[in-house]
Amino acid sequence: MNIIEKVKNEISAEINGALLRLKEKGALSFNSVPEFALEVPREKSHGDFATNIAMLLTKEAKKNPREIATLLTEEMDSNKTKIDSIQIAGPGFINFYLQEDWLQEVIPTVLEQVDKYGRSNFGQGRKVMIEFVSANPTGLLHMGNARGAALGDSLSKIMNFAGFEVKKEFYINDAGNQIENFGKSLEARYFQLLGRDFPFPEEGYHGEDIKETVKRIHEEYGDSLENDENRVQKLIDIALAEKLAAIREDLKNFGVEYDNWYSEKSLHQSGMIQESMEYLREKGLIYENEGALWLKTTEFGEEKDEVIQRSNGIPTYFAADIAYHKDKFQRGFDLLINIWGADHHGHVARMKGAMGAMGYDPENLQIIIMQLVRLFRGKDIVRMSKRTGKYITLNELVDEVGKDAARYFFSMRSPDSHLDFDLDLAKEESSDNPVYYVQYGHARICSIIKASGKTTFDVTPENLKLLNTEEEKALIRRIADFPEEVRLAAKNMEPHKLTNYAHDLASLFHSFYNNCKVIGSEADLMEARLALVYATKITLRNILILLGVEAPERM
RNA sequence: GUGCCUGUAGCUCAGCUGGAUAGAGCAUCGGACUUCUAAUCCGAGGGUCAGGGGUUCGAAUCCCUUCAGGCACGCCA
Repeated sequence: MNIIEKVKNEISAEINGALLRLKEKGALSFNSVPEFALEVPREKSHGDFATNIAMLLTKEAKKNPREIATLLTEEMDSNKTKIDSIQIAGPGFINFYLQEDWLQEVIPTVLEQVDKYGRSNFGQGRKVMIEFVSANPTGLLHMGNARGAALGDSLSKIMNFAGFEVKKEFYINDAGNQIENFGKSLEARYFQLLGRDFPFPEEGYHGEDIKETVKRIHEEYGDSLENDENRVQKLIDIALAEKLAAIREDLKNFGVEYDNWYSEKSLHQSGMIQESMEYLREKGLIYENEGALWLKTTEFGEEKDEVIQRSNGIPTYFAADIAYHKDKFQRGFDLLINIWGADHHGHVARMKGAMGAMGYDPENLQIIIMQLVRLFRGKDIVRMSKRTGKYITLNELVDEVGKDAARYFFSMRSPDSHLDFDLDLAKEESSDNPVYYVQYGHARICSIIKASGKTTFDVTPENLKLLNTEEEKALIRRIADFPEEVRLAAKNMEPHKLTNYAHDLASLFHSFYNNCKVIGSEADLMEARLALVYATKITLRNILILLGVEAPERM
């Protein structure tokens, strides 16, 4: 348990106890103690922790909040906690001021736990699968995929750190209509390469990259495919393998590696789709109309039913998705998280409904919808066109701005927010660029440590007492927050909480740096400050690892 | 037309499971380098939290409504 949690537990236990004693005495009447907030107030002068309990009890107790607060605080036994003094303020807040030394344990804890500092058992080993990117293997990865990759990978690291057992999976859309189209496009390009006048399919893939793919195929296979009956399938197989290898490589360069790559085609071949459709049919949720099979999605609140098998006998992607997610649950995952682009949000409710129909708790399928990415160069928007296949790829992005900046930028914003990605800003090596700000903090620390000539750090409680400037106390206080920040980011599935925290922590360090000299101060103080600096380094490094960003020793 | 996301400082965004005086970065203005890295720090100005109504002791946060932008509404995925 971390220090903040410990202190909070002590205080809330004592609040509970005191309230129950008051009830017994007949001094205060209420049914049960309501769930109350015990939080760190924004305003420093409002103490180390504050609670709203008195305000919550007004109705039941029929007393005004300040009166309740007075009763409560007089009943509380401060000896059981680290409380130094209590104040009643504002409309009825109770502010707790802790003894000066309450944060003494922070630095020794960090120094002891090192790369484990911030870990918790919040997830209790719950098995989680995060499926993300899952881009069509018919092209290269674009900005939306990149955002999903950064989010998914960081979230998996964060949840793992918070005590979940997380696996990452990429769903390969290697079946269905788009693959047929892909095949037709390849065929057309192949024939065009052979100098034949072959029409390009209406819904085909116009990207330049598939021309190159076909060129490579031609270099290897020559004209041999021209009269091959299985020409289209062969072209597809070769091209898909190549595309997937490229996707895998690009993601790897972005710091993202998967535990598993799952083929949609295998779902079709294994009979799993038929199996789950059979299950739904038995439940009376499937009917036939105009040769197609429909799932009664209206039964779970949708506006209309959905086709689950086309009249040509081929299941739709929806059918495949149902089977796929059933398979995820059957593989033993307790919680499934999918990261989808906003253009798929219409699919969310019916997927959850379908999972309910399949006998699973829809709550155990969580879908993070992320809004779209707009690319800018300074003030100018960089247009993307799917039709002509012209867009900036993940690979080009990493080449241009670097992995660290790209990952940090994508992780900086809430998935709900439409992201404006400024290429010029991301590659700027200046204070405008938040990723450098945080990394620079880490590098500065490394520089101090190097100058100290020390490799191990140790402090005595006496020395720790010397850390009493505002900058030092604020820094320690914020380091202490780290485990809770990780827990919250995991709980809410919001990596951007950690980038905010990283920036905040780096800022407090930079302030400390400018106000407190480490090397050259008096021996005991220097030792204490070195320990603080080292604890900061550990914390910063752990955050950056979770974000998939390097923690440089020098810059 | 229906559904989802968004609307907070000049710009980009936090804050949204209701709490005290709404925050950060950038931009603007003014200061700090004989120094452990100035890729830094300190200070100042800057707000109708899109508009309106409601619930509450208390609303940026919850509900209703209007407006604006994005996305989705296919026997595509």
